[in-house]
Amino acid sequence: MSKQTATPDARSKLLAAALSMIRAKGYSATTVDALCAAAGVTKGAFFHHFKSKDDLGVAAAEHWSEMTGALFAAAAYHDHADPLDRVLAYVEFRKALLQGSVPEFTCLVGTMVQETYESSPAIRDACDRSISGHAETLEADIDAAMRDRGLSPAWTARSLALHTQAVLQGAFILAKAKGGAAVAADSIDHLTRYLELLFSPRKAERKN
Amino acid sequence: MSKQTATPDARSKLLAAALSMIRAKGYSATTVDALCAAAGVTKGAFFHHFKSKDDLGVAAAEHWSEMTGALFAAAAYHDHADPLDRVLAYVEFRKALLQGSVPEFTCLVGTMVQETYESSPAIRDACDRSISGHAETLEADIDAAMRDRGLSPAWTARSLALHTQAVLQGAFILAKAKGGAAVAADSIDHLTRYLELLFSPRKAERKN
DNA sequence: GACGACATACCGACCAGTTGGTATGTTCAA
DNA sequence: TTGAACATACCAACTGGTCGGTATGTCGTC
Repeated sequence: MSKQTATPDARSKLLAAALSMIRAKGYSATTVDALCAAAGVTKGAFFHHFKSKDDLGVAAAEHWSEMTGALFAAAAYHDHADPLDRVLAYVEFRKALLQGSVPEFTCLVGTMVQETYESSPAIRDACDRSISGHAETLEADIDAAMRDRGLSPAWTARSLALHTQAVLQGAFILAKAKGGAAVAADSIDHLTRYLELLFSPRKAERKN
Repeated sequence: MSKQTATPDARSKLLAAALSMIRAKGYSATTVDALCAAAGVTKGAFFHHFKSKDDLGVAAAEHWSEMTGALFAAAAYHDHADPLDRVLAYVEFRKALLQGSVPEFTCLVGTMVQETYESSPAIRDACDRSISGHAETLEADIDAAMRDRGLSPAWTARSLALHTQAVLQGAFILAKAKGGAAVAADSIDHLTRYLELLFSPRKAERKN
């Protein structure tokens, strides 16, 4: 039995604190001191595990990818037999995740990349890997749905997968601006409608 | 003739510097000192015109609203006779604006609200006013297009107007993550396709 | 001579990062 | 079986520099 139970180590506590604090205040406004206080560790522990604040940023993005990757891999939307149903259920699942306060349901890497895309290539790359890697998990289902229905449209499965992520990221921004999830849910509904229209059987006869 | 020509005053120079610097580095990472240096004024001038950094943030959002408001009010997409054509031309116009480097075509208030929605209600409200006010300029055209085609869908003109902004904001995040405008253009293409499908004559027969 | 528009000089708090140290293993040869 | 050598994990105190903000002065205009 591992010693993972009881008290998690300093690194895990710092990463957990980083996930919530960066989503609430942003990356720049999250100071190393505040992070250590929230995690209940000292600054020495911080710089023992991370060689710089940016290094933590990269680790936080990778940790985020692992956490969300596990969440989505275990989700029930994969169970549908029809690939289009899987895609639609994925979007529905994303909508169902809009629970709690705004910083609780918004995306770490979407927030972080906005502040770091010019100043820290390492963090930007980590955020890109997180978003693009997640989008790739949709690509196969989208592609299968296209072939299922004999579509050969002007758009690609990849671009549609990335578009779903754009809608979600934009929905988060609107939720932050308006202080609630309602506007995000509305936008996700529009995304669902788009997917239904795109794959509607009637569309097979014309190129999109 | 106003004295606006030749040397703009310190306030204008600070706002102009804020627009570009906040878009490039984010709000928190934009320091008052750096802003003053970029604008070529002293710190005394800064705190003469703005009572705090947050006060500048609010003023920057309002300045952004004025600048972009004038840009869109003067744009040619309003010239189309058909309201749906105006909406589609608006989206096309947004796509055409994806020129230059990433910080040059991305949105100030979308960037800023991510960092300030919890810490500064005044800035968040100013960003919300900017986004929502801009969305409202689309609402009348969307509403007219709906009535034109006899649509009475489950969605509202307002929610669709806000959805266009969500797609644009999300497209900017992806552009930042990937370091280029191409992915944003693809997402805007999907938005255009959604609008065309929504307002396609064949859709009149069924409730969406 | 009063007032708006700045400039200069400065402050205390806070910033990321460093230092020197302690406690607790783990490894491996005598 | 022991103990020297080394590694890991963490801590308290500190450093030099930067932060947002202030206090006070100067200059031109009405």
